[in-house]
Amino acid sequence: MSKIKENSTHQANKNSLGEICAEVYAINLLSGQWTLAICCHLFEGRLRFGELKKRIPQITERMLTLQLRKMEEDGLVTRTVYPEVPPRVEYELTESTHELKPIFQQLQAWGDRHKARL
Amino acid sequence: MSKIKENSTHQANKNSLGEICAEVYAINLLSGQWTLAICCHLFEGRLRFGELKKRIPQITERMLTLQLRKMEEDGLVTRTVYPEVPPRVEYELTESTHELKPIFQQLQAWGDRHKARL
DNA sequence: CCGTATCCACCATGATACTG
DNA sequence: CAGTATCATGGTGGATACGG
Repeated sequence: MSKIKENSTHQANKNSLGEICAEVYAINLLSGQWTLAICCHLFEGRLRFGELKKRIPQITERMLTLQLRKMEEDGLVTRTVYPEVPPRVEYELTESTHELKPIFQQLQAWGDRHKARL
Repeated sequence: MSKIKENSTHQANKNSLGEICAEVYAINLLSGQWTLAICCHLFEGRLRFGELKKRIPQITERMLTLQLRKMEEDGLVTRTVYPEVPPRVEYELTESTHELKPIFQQLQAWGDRHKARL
């Protein structure tokens, strides 16, 4: 269990900054390679595994699984399995994650402004 | 030149999301392993290379150099070399980066709330 | 003091094939 | 449909030593 360990990347920030720079925690959660892609699609509503795959064509099934599992572990998404045949699994953002939307929008605005200055 | 290429991580998000998820651009800039640590220390003011090193004890000189170069390339910091002996180099956040501070604070608040819910 | 150069290990990701 | 298993790889960062 827990092949996906604590996300080795960025650990050092936590240690080196402690309370001074706690937003590191947030960035750590969000900086998985596909995390934001998945979030963006789930902002619109719950989606099935296959639907996510269709919307993010470059992702492999393996990576989609791994990312979703990690996000579940991190409390970013909920996973609902319907005991049907054929199997159906739906993913949905948690309340917490929905609260990120306004922050994302500001970040996007900042990114646009910053890009324009370069 | 340019050993530090475009930060291979997260490229796929850009491609797969395009305009839909432009905040990926911002996260990409900020998700270097030491980027946030450096930002946090520079929020207080300009610092010399050695001062940064002292404040982030775990970082190696190599990584500090690489990160600062990348951040310079990305327009996040400015690097000022004083032609003195012994050499003196100071780093400072750009205007853009200073504008991130309120967003960081919200992110930190979100992180704290989220952590508390788990 | 402020870096570069070199070597190396590991982990995250990709590709492919298979399954309940 | 929604995954797992397995193998391969290369990028990213650590350690160490050296240089202007």
